[in-house]
Amino acid sequence: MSSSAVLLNFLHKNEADNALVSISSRLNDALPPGVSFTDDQWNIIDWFKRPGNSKVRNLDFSLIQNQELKLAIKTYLVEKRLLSYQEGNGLAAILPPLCLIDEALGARPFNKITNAVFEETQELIQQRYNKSVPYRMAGYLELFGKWLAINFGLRITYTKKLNSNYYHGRKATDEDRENKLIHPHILVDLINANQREDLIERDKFYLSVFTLLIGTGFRINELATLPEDSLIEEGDRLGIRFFPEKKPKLDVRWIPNDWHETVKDAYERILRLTDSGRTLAAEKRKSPGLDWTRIMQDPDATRYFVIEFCHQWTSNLDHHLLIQGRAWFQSERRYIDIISLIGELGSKSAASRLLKVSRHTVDYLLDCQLRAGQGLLPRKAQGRCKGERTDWDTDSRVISMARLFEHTNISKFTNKECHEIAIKLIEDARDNYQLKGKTYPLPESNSKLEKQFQRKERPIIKDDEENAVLWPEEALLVIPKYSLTSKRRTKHNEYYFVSDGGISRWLCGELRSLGTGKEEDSVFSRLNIIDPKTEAIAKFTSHDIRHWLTTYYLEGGMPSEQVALLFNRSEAQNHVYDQTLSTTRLKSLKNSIKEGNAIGHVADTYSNIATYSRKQAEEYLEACTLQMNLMPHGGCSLNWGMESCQNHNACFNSPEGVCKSLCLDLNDPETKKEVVQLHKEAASALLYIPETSPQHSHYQSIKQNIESTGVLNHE
DNA sequence: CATATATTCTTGGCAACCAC
DNA sequence: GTGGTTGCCAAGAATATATG
Repeated sequence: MSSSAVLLNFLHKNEADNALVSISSRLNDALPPGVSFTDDQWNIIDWFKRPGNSKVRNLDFSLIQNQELKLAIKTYLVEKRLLSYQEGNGLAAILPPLCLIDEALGARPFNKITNAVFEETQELIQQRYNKSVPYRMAGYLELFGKWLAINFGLRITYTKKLNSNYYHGRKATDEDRENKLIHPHILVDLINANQREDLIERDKFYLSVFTLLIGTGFRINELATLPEDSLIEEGDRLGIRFFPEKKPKLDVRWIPNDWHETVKDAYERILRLTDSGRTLAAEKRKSPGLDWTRIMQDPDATRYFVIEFCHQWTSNLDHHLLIQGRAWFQSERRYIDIISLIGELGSKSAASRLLKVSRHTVDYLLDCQLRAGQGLLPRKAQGRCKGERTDWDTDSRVISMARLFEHTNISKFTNKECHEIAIKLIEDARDNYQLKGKTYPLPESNSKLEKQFQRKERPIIKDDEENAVLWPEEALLVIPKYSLTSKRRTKHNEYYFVSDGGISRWLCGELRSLGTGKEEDSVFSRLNIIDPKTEAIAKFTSHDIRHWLTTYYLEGGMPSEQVALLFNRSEAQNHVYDQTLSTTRLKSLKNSIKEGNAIGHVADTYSNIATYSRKQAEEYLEACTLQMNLMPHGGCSLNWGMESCQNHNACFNSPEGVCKSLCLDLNDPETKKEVVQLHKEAASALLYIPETSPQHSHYQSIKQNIESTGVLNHE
């Protein structure tokens, strides 16, 4: 049965909703290329927007025993792809929890799936996974349940019963992260390492790449997929253009002034190191050639394309062995007219000196040229040209397995059968054709094979509709293969695209090589970069940089909206960073109170208590700040949940002057900015409001009360 | 602020590679 | 051709973030 018939049959048998039935042929068309509804392995790599160097990403349905459930899950996934362009990554994440439904279902039939089955599945999820995963997986489960209910009339009303707060409370995570906030010294050490003279190639390259990350806080794949022309200079602004992930708004990340030079240096180094990679990628795309790795796994393809190679090789004039009036000079890989050369120079000795070879070799070349004139192949060089030559491996004109490997850029066959086929063909081409001056015949043209085994150049970034957004030759991080390792020879006819994995392996090292100091070790270990907090070898991941940079900006006084904008987060996301800002501000407010750099009732009481008991003062501070509400111009210690503000939020105009509940942090630039603004507004109001108006005295006292705090004069 | 979706991080293991 | 080494892919686990 055909793929679409299998789907339709399943839908009809289970009385699927008409809406679903009506799009069944579109669903079938939306399958990945070459995949059918009956297949259990779906290679969905084409559904990835940034596949990196991957060529395969399988969805494995083979573990699902219940055939109808399996079809339902397949349909569900394709529908998501078809109707909402969902990306491969996301779809791959949905499958594992849905497979567990099958386990919970056991031998029961598809149409007996009930809430109980979903509850059992949730149990399984909880048993198998840790931390925040079960909650999220149960979410996938719930959605699938709703979909089954709508499309198949099954009575599933399952909603996830897991407690989200416990597992993914943002506050808890923030605190965890706060603890492992990267120590600035580590980053300084890394940046400075750029200047070291003893760096291996790998470190030279990745340190530069990493410098861009520190300056920008990109997601790792945003960094990996930067375009070549990403650096932007506008006046005294420096930015990096990039392709954002996750529903983007901006596509330029501006760099703080302090880092302009460092980032520019790093960028230029990267350009230099990747230039040949881009040239290579451009050539490859102009003429992609054949995918020999795949060919050499397939006997038919091996036969066809090796024959084609034999034909090309033997029909090439440069490979003809019998050229009149010339001798083949192997060490320089060129033909020479040795007879004329000897004539011009006067002697064989002179010729041998000029060619920098022995006189014997000159004799040999002479013999070759004379024989060629009679249509005979060269003899053995050894033994004064007495013996007939039987081995041609060292003649670079003659076809051999070595020539095939060079041509295909493959170093060996992994498939034995294919290997033997190739050896037979090559020997035949050599003995029966090339050495006899004949051209190997072309195979009967097979356009299906030709098409099937073409190399397919993939874009580095695709959009929703799978159109190319960025090609390898337009990317920044493209290098010749193996050019960053000393253990392998660089392949100058193959390129490698630096992806998230490459960066992450450089940063964190290979598990098996940690602590060895070798090329595979983590960069911190190799460069001996120590974390001052733990005094051990430093360690962090690329994403930690994002958090560090956010904190860096916030603590440096940048408003949260700007930070959100800088990191390309939507306006609605601001509250997340308000939270970060709150904890950060509260922490610095507490510090200011302790250090005597705060103004207000809370600060005064704290220092009063502190004169006789430091401990009690701390406890008082803790209690007050627990309910501290942060406002733009300062913190309010009033418990807004329990009491209402008597001053109608006019903190600077209460009967007692400045409100007792207000606490001003003199060290916080945002606070100062806000207070200055309030003062300015009051002053200008006084200019326009007549003195007789009650409003006048209101603004008068605000102005005076603000001045009385001393915030305006504080540096 | 919960929900839905989109990424990153970690690990095992295959096979390409090198040196003898 | 063999034995050890190394590159890095593929899959799965876990986390980050956009949105209504």
